[in-house]
Amino acid sequence: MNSKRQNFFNDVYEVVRQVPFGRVTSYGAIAAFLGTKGSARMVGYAMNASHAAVNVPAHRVVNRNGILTGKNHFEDPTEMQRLLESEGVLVRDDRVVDFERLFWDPEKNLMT
DNA sequence: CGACTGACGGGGT
DNA sequence: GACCCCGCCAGTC
Repeated sequence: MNSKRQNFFNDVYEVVRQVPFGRVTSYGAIAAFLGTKGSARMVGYAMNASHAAVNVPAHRVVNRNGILTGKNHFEDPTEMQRLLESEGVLVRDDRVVDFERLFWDPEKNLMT
């Protein structure tokens, strides 16, 4: 049952795990990479369940504007920003500074 | 079963 | 550029 969904969730985690230290990506980029471009929301939904998975740096996934939209889903709203800044990613006003420069596109860097 | 809700994004106004 | 609407689809009520 729901094997596709399970695969999708797993694929999302796998991609997120490939995001390099100090870099960030977006929900839409991951969705596009997995071939479900229109379902960026599902990526976020998958992240919501990522608490079960290990080694999934959910804090490196932001929305297309580089905004930390998921920060409220961490134990503390400040956790996401704190984790990012701990790896050199500056956050200003809930947004990744120099987002376009730090953006890591799975389609360009992870061709599997 | 229908309506609502999102860690989203693109397109139109 | 702010704002609104629609598609996406799993989960909840």
